[in-house]
Amino acid sequence: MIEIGEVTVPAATVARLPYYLRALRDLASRGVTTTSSTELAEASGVGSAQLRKDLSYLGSFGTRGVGYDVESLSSVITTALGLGSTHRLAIIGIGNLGQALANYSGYSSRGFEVAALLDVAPSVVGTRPAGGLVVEHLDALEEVLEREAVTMVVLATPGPPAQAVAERVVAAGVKEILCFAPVALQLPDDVVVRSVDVGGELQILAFHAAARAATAAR
Amino acid sequence: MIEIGEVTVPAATVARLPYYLRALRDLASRGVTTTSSTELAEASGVGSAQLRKDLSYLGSFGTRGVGYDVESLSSVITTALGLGSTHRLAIIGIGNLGQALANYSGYSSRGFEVAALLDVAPSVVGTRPAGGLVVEHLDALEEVLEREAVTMVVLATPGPPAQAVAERVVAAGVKEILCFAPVALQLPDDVVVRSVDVGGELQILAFHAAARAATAAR
DNA sequence: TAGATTGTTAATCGATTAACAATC
DNA sequence: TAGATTGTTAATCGATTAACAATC
Repeated sequence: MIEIGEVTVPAATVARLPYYLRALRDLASRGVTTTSSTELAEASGVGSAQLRKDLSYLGSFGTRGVGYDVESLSSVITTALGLGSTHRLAIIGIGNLGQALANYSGYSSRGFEVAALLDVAPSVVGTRPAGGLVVEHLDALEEVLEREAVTMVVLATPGPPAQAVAERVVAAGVKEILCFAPVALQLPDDVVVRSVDVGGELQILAFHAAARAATAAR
Repeated sequence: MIEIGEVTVPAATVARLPYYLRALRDLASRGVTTTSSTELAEASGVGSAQLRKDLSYLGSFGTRGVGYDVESLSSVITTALGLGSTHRLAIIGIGNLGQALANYSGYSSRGFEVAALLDVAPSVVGTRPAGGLVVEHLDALEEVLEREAVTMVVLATPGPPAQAVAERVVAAGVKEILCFAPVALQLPDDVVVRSVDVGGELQILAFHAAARAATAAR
């Protein structure tokens, strides 16, 4: 459960809010102005009861017998997700993945802005992989985070340095981290870490493939 | 719950097995041969009771009073995850992200092999972004999947074409998909889709940041 | 009014945690 | 044997689902 202002929202619900927002924007772009929990749930890949329950944690935004106004529900979720103000990101580790993340174009439409790129490799520091920003040296981490008023860090370093870098990030006051390094970061409880592990996802698929094969064999 | 052979493993447990495997390999690489549920759990970022419970679904592999043999537990999990045989991947969509995924070096150590790269852009088809493989045209999807005996697909296309491409992939017999496109794929129930949504992860972090700010303000 | 759809309640289900007997 | 640590049971907790009264 996560408290925000007066309300408390289950973590599982928070994790689904981005899906709803994405589906709403998609509906809006197709000219749909009103939707139902059934339609929106299908577009989000969840059940309609789940959707209504999730929205009920944020308040009551629909009209019985009618449905939801796409535009206003969209802005309710945008506000709940804290996307009203822009979040400034630093990407640390400008390898293959870091470069791809730096080049990703969807940030601004989602309320984010890449404010800094950092790495340690002499071959990368000083270059402009995404056209705009220059990669700065990790030595200047604290200075850069403060200068650019960074509030979130994307950690795309290899595994071994990740823990030490994360500790410096936290010491500099940034408490929201998206981690691509394949390690379990040990950080204070008030720091929020979301981890993306591509290799792990593939392994989970492999488990399902093995389960499929084992079941088919019987 | 997921059945595999005689056993049934909760989905939440399956999702943690990669963490345990990663931690075990890390311990092994540091020369540790025996570990305890406490040590392994800490390295994996979970509680020790959770770890023991999770392992209990697979069987009983420790020695009371002693702990677990790192090497043998590692191979138990490797087998459970179906990593005994190599899984052949096709990456579809060779943009920024697809290139980064193609260049990622950790596949072989984790039991995967990139067998094909596909795209539609004339500027990309025919090039060799990862040094080895040539990007083939999506028109030849079915042929390529069969020729290379692909068993899993990594979908790194933009959102709009993702659904149609996924349907072709499934029709060609591939039922394990890792999707990076920001859409909720509508596919038959026996197809397993894992989705990675970087934008969504950032939005979840933004929610936590907003919750932090709201709580601090009171 | 009749039909449709929300918001909420209550029941079910699954996951986590703590505690401890078994046992090395 | 004494100490340590597993594997499992039982209790708790959180999440999902179904059903329906409220109401537009």
